[in-house]
Order: sequence, then structure tokens, then C-alpha cells
Amino acid sequence: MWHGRVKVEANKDMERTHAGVADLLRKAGLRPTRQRMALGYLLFGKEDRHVTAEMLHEEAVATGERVSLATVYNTLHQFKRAGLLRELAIEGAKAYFDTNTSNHNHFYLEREGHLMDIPGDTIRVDGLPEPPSGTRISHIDVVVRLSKR
Amino acid sequence: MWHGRVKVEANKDMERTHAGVADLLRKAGLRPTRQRMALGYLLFGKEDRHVTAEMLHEEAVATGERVSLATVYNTLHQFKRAGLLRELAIEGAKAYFDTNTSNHNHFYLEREGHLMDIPGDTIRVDGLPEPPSGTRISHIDVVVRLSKR
DNA sequence: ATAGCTGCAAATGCTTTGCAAGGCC
DNA sequence: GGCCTTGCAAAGCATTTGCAGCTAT
Repeated sequence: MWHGRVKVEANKDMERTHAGVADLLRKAGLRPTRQRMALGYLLFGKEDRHVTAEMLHEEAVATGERVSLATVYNTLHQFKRAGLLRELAIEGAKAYFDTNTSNHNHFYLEREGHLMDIPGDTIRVDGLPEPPSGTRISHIDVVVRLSKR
Repeated sequence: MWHGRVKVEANKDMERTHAGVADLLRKAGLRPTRQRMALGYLLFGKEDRHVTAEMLHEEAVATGERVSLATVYNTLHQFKRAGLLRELAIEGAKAYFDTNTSNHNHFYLEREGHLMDIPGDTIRVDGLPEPPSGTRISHIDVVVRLSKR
């Protein structure tokens, strides 16, 4: 079974540089504009992250970048379409975007609304019934909800 | 392992009657008002269902009930708090409520935005890591996303 | 009688969109 | 230059809330 994490790791060094982000964007068919560069650098420059549009916008502004919230939304969706991000449906109105697009699952701390990766492929899902005819499984989301003991 | 479905089945006959719904509400500490009776009857009168507030409201209005959308929202959350419903975070802004509160999982047809139960406990999740200390697993959501072949 | 419900309309929170101005190739 | 992007403000949706009036017990 192919495991995406390998690819992600392989790109890490490139992604940490400006040239790397520019490259990533061009490969995705997106012009490396100032705003996309800044957001891409924040998203892909470090380890894997879970962000909402608002979090990313605040962070960009805090580092002195001029980006509008609307552009953050648009950019997140462009990155998602390009396969650089995955959107997570957790709950409530907020949309989370995950920079780790490989095959993995999540802990969700209900009280704080905080997301954590469950690393690697430690989780195995067995006993799946056949999907209805004419359909195929595109993805399996597993969210382990945690509450305070 | 306890399996909630047993309890649900045992109540089915009662829930199909008006008296049964009234009983269900009283046990949940909710007054059996006209609106709650109507919504409860729609929700618990038949087989398990997945509804949004808007779907349920339209359905109620279509059967000649006078209920406001705000009351549908409030009622759904009251039912959820009472353990009669479970809320599903699927995607986008819409909240789905599931009348089957037992341990089961879902197929989600991406194209149509349609939800289906995966019956019983055919799915097994193995290899869960320890939850972070101070927390316990409250629930595991598995959503199998389907696309057209 | 009174605590609890309901309906309306306004408010909220997140997200998307229209369009004029600006930037990349 | 021409097409893609951006920013702003306005619009859009789903949902929640304040509050006056109604209702179950």
C-alpha cells in the first residue's frame, strides 16, 4: 500500500525555502504571488498543521503580511484543489485545513476544539462492507473524539 | 461490549405511537408540546433517519404542522442533549442529525451529499494509540466517503 | 400560577462573491 | 498588454438569540 508520508518528507527541505514554495505553486498551476507565497510559507514551511482561515489570516497579519481574509479563503481552496491541503469536516461552522494530505487520522479534543494528527497508519479499519454498486471509496475519515477524563 | 441497537429496537413499537413519543419526551425531561410531538413523531415514528433542520422543517410544514424553523433548531438540539439524536459533522455548513444513536458508521455519497448508515458493527477499528493523558475516548466517527466510479 | 416553550425577527458567524484596481508573465 | 489575483464591501447561508406572548402542568 502506498503511503503518502514518504513523499511529504521528501519534499520538506524544498518546501522550507522560498524557492521551494514558489516551485510548489507553479507545479500546481498557481502564480507565485506575494500573498500565496506568504501563506504557502506559513503552511508548508514547518511541520504539519491544522488551520482555519481565520487562524492563518491572523498569523499572516501578525508577521507583517498584508493579506485580506477573503484571499486567505480563496487561497486555501485553491491549495486544496491542487492537492496541497485536505479539508476536514469536524463540527460546527468552522472548516479546518490539514497540510498533511497523506493517509492518517485525527484526535479531536472536544472541549477545546483542538485537532491532533494520529501519526502514520497505526489505525486499521476492518470489516468494511462493499460500497453500493457504481461507487468507490474515495477516502475514509476517522475522527477519535476525546473528552476530559 | 454494549451495543445500543438493542435498546433502540426494544423501544421501536412505543415510539411509533403518539403516547410513545409523549413518553419519550417526558423521560427526557421535555414537555410534550404540540411542536415537539410533531417533530418527535416524524423523527422516531419510522426507521432511522438522517435529517437537517431545514429538511425536518419542510417535512413538518408539508404535513400541515405549524412549527417555526427556529423551533426546529432548538428542538433538534434539545433532543440531542437528551441523547435521542446524534449530530454528524459531515462537511460544509450543514448539520445532520441521526436518529440512530447506537454504535454505527456512515457512507457519505460526495456527489449528492447523501448519507447512509453502515449497519450494525461490521466495522472494526484497530490499532488506536493511547489517548493523551487526562483524556478519554468519547466516540469514534468513521465516515466512508464514496464517489461515482 | 408559573416555569417552560414558541415564534418572529434581528443578530451572528463563517464563508463566498462581484467588481474595480493592481500585479505577474 | 492581457490575463490572473487581490481587496473591499456586500451578499449569502446556516444557525442562534432576545423577547413578548402562549401553554402544559
